[in-house]
Amino acid sequence: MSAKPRSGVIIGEPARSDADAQRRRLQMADIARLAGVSVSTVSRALNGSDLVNAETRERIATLARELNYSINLGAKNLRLQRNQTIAVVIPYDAASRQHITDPFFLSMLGALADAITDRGYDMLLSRVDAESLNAAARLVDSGLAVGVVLIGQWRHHDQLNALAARKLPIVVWGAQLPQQLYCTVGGDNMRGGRLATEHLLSQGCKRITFLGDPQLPEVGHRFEGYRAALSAANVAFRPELELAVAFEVDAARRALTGLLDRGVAFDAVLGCSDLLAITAMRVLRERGLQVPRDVAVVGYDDMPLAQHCDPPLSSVHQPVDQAGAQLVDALLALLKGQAVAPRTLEVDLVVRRSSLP
Amino acid sequence: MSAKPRSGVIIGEPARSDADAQRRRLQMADIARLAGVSVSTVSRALNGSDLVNAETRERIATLARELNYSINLGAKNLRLQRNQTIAVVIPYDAASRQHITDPFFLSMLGALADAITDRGYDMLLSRVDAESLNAAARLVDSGLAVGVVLIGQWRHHDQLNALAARKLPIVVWGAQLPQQLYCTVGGDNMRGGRLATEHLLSQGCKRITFLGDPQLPEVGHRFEGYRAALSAANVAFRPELELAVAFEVDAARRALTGLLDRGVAFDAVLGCSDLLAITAMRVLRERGLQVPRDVAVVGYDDMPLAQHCDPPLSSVHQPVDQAGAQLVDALLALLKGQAVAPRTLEVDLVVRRSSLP
DNA sequence: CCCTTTAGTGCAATCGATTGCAATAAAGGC
DNA sequence: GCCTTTATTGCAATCGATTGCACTAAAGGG
Repeated sequence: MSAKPRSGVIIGEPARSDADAQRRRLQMADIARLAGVSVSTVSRALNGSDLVNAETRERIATLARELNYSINLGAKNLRLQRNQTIAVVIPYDAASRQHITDPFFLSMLGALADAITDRGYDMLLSRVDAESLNAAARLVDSGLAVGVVLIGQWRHHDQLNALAARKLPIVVWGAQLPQQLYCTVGGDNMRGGRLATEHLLSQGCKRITFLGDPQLPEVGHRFEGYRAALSAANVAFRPELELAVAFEVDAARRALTGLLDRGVAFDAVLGCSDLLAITAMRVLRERGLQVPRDVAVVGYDDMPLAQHCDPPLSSVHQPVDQAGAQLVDALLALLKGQAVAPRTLEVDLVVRRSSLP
Repeated sequence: MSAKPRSGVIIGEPARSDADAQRRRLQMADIARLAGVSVSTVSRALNGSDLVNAETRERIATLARELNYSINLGAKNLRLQRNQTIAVVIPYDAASRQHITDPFFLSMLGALADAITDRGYDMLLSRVDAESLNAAARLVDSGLAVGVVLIGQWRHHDQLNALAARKLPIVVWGAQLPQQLYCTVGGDNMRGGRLATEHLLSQGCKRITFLGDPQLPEVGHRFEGYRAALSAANVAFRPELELAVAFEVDAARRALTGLLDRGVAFDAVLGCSDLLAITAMRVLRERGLQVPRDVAVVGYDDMPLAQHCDPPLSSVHQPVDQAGAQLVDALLALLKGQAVAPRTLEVDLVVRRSSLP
């Protein structure tokens, strides 16, 4: 590319139009020319260096402000070998390519956006195929982001370990597993499952249906809590009451309908998300069963909608705001080279009418 | 900064540790050295230029793949004066600094993420203070993003016009207003309001409460539709049935409670979001009124949760996926210098039990 | 009045890529 | 066997910023 001096007048070319002039981004060289100083001085002035005469500095700052100049962050970051972007990755199922519908995910997004912004970073939102998570590594390798916050551990434990082994700065929302190389932040799922189950037992329920797929790490822990509470109360675990469904409304509906059709008796449902629990309430009502009189229901996540359904849904509260902050802080610590242990956040049970006589 | 040659051995300095070596990002120069060619050749090879010998090209490509090298996008973009990032901005109220809780926003985020990714762009999610939207302009001025998709027109018409006047590439989800300089994509709010009202009238309702703040452009149009339907049916508009509340659960609850306390009679509620409608249903039930027998309720947005509440909520469906795609396409067209007219998307009424006898 | 110190500024290299042009070697034409 | 053409490759400028070092002029010291 042969360079023509920017400021020179080129004979034979039409004068730059107003629109063009407005369109071209202002750069430091422009400010420098207008202020009658060198680019170095402008750079130093705008960065508040006291190597520059206070008066000059002020003049340049004013000029920049008036012209609405703002520095090219790409160039700045390149020079400083710095980067202020954090990637938030939500794996998606390539087969269904569905939108995220679970309000929990979206709520988490909001919390992350705030946490990241508060710490002076930018947030790059990216969906990657769950089957090839190393696309997430690309985000970092290519310098687009400094690190990754991944929401949705699912069954990708091994892939995630591989990423961590590659020294990719990554923090995952999910459960802590044995042999884990990556850092997780997650709720205390054991406790959550236990609290919900204990509560249902204390209401006199004896046959509690567990709605959720224990193959998923987080749900697995909730299931453990469920079983622990049952045996502590000397209530037998009934395998027929374990409905291993993913976080999908339709699957939950089918599973529960099947259970009712088979005539299996139960007096409570523990749903592993509010969405699942609400679906359960609907199915039950359709079958002429009353909640909570005939069947008590408890959900998980405690999204705002839990308060607004009918009857209001008891639910295990996950501290989403805190989660966002902790995920980001963990990532930033990782980036500083610190070893970061997985963190577990407290959860509480919020009791509402859906599980009260 | 005095440069030390990267590849040279520096006496007196400890050898670079393994960790360091792994940490430093690979760059084109490294590949070039290992392949025994110049950086230019690597660049051309990786970009598939046929100026490079096919064999050499293959060798370089393989090497890069094996070493897991990926190009530094910042540097590339700087050189090419290009940028593949679209900013999605969600204004927030500085006073409350609350999370986005309305599922509609979040659903839109999902749609945008998909649309942007599909078109080969990256998505930068940013929340900016609603009072100083020109922070959004910074995102573009600083070269972080090529353009802005803003979700939440609210009352910022003038600010948005100012941004557009500044030639900021911006597309807004919202209503089309007179004297509008910026491009909007939005649902047909007039029609939505009309459809919902006509439906309620056809169910024999005569006193339909409008729940939503007509000062907000989109709600204003829905309100017009509501009034139009009323007069077409020769039903008098009753000012006391206009409850101007923002999209907040608490405000809606207060307004409706007040209405009931004042003993104002009504037989239907038209909520301007599903959240408002669901809140209405709850308040009504708490007051011993049955939905839909005593009061019919229709919502707006038709989020998934509308199907899952009890009774299932009739709602005006907004095509969120389409919206995401259209917003992005409109922005890309703007960037190509095309004039883009505001677009209005079709909406339909989905009738469910909440408004049927 | 000369020399050292200090304050303020500019030159030029640098970040990690792309690309026009020059250079080289091999191949083809006569 | 010499010159032109063609296929590859490398040099060096460039994108828009930052910053070490050199340089100039004014101030201070003796």
